[in-house]
Amino acid sequence: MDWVGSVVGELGKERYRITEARRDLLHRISEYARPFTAEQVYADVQQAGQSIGRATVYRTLELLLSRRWLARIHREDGEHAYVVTGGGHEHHLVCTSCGIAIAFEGCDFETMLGGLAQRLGFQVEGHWVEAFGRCQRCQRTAHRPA
Amino acid sequence: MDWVGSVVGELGKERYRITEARRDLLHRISEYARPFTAEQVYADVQQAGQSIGRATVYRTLELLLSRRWLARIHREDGEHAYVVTGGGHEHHLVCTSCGIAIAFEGCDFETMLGGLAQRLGFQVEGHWVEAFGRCQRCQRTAHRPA
DNA sequence: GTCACTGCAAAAGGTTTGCAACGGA
DNA sequence: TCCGTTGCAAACCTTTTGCAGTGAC
Repeated sequence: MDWVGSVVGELGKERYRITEARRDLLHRISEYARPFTAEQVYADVQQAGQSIGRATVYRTLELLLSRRWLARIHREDGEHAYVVTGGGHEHHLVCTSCGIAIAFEGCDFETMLGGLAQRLGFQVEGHWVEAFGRCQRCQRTAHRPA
Repeated sequence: MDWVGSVVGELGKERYRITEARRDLLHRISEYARPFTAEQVYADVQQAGQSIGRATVYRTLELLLSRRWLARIHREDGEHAYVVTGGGHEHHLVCTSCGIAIAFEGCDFETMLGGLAQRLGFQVEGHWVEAFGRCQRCQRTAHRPA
């Protein structure tokens, strides 16, 4: 709700139109507890009987991504998944068992990278950091992943 | 040459057959100065008049990746690119201007991640780190990317 | 001689695009 | 009213798969 409100306000400010399709998608997206894919959103929308086209889903995700309201997670197989963000730069610890993503700030990583880049004469413009593993809950639930 | 030799030796040890297609692909791959894609390899092979199927290219890359002789780089758009490695775990600084990739060891990153994971009760199984920017040479060549 | 490996072609899957109609500001 | 946005369907592109033939060991 907070997130939807922020995004709507922000988009409005930038002269983007707040259409019904966008509003529906925002609400739906805000309810995902873990990373979701474009196809998943589309399937959910269809199942709910809303007539939002596949292209619109993709275009909306792209828009939100470019405004940093979503972050993209890259899975091993190259499939894209998205998570809502606070509009800032976050990294994620993704649980390979239940799929949940825990966001974390860069901590010392940016500093480390800066030092390294300086030694190499590299001018850093951006970076990705993602970690995979098992969240606390899944470790307790079962010792081997499903 | 060194790389090809190492890989051939290693594959032989593991009872993989050293076929003509594999040998050709290894040589070709070893000559790329920067990250390359599967389609690029296939196109180059075709252009050189060698009759190696697309599936073989993909299967060979997959094999090399699983043996850690190649590392996979994930680009912004999700496209896969590959770089040869020394067989170890490396991260890369990728130049957004010329595409060249500079490998670096994890440095303190793994340690930082370990500490973070411990605080969150997360059991880390793997991670990706990739940085984008401009290499020293491209900074000198032009102040704005092409 | 065996069976891992190959090329081909077709299929799968995810994503993008062209276009006419629609609707928010 | 205007033009940003949408749904549809088709196109695209990368990657995977099935299969019969080939060739490394």
